[in-house]
Amino acid sequence: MLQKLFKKDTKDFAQELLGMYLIHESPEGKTIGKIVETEAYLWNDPAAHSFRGKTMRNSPMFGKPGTAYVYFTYGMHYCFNVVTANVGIGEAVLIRALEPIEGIELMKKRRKREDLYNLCNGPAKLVQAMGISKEHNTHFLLHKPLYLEERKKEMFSIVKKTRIGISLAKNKLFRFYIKGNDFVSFPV
DNA sequence: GGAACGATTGAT
DNA sequence: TCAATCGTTCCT
Repeated sequence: MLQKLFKKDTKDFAQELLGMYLIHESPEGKTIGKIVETEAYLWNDPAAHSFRGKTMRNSPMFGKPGTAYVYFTYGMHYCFNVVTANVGIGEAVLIRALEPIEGIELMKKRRKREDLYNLCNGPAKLVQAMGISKEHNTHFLLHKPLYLEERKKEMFSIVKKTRIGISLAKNKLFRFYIKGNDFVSFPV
């Protein structure tokens, strides 16, 4: 069922991802986070890496839906995306925040921080807490060790806001998060 | 070959 | 509010 979701409209899929679980079974241990905040990046979107066409860096965005796009930025951070749409289109969903569910001690160790609310409340923070690295770039996200999982359906409202940290297409309401969740990066 | 700039974070 | 820090992209 997730297979089909990957090809859905990216803005819809970004919202479908809310409440899903991201699981990493690493050699250090298992960590699980519930996705609570996402952003959609579209093929005709000036803010998207794919906007000016395929390059060495953004090529995973043009690959199979459901693959991971992990990119390096600001000289020191990595961000994690789920590729969507069909092959050759160039769309993805940035995962911006997780609610820590399992492996919290390992997350604290990796983050070198104790505060539960500061472990996964940002795209580069959750990458660090989950032990995601550039090695996971192009990894298919239904396969171990890093994969998505749908669990029990829960009821929540979705807040739609403008995206964080971009300089173009600032007016688009392509950022989504679970209303009232305490683990969102910028709950505004 | 060179310059400008990030889908950020943490400290001041 | 600002520095850290470097790969990618784009211009010359």
